[in-house]
Amino acid sequence: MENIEVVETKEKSCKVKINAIKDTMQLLSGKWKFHILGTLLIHNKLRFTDLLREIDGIGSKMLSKELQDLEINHLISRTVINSKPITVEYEMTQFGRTLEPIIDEIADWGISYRKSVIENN
Amino acid sequence: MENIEVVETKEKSCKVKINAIKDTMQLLSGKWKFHILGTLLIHNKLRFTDLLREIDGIGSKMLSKELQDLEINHLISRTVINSKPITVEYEMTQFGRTLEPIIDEIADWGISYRKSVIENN
DNA sequence: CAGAATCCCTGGGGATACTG
DNA sequence: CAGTATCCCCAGGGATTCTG
Repeated sequence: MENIEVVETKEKSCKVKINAIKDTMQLLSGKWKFHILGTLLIHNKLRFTDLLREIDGIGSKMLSKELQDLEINHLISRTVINSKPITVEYEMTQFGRTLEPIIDEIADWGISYRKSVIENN
Repeated sequence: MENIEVVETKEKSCKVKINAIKDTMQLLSGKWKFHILGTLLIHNKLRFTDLLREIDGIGSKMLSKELQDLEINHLISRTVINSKPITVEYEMTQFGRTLEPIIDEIADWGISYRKSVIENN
């Protein structure tokens, strides 16, 4: 039988976890964050136009905005290359790469989900 | 040096991964999905009002809608209890629990993120 | 208690055109 | 090429009230 302290401790750790989820999702909210991060994790380094082509459906406005969000939070880095037509490379920061387990879990889940949908038809 | 087939295979697996992310996020899009799932994973079984109280900031309309979304996709179950004032219990389905690794990763990341923010101040 | 209904409104986000 | 600027629209979502 649980005493009050144990219950309070459990309550507290719940809140911690929920708040942790809230914190993470704060950085990853938005329609395109996961797509961008996933794409950058796979390709390692991409230019603006590459991302535009790679991420199906996104427009330049949204891409630009989402990239800024991610950069502000130090999840990705932006490097301007001095080429004739100017070029910008985006890639995950070391910090950003700590998100890889999350992205991988999401991708893995999606793959088995699709399999299970196919099987049940 | 990579030959064309290898490159094509890599390209293909990229698309698969990106599409998998898209698939997963389709089910989990919306402002409150992760909070609800996290809360249900922790508490195992909760009534509507409990969720309303537990999830800070959500309103009954959004909660109701998000719960329906999750139920439609068989991630949670809805059970009506025949008590005097009617009562409804929500809990993760077995299928829904397969999302636990994702939720856990997100929570873990949020916890270390908060720690790193505190340390760097 | 569990929600549906109603009202309302901000901003997320799309399409297109423009610039350094 | 890498965005910014503009216009525009709707749906996501909040607050409140109502009902079985």
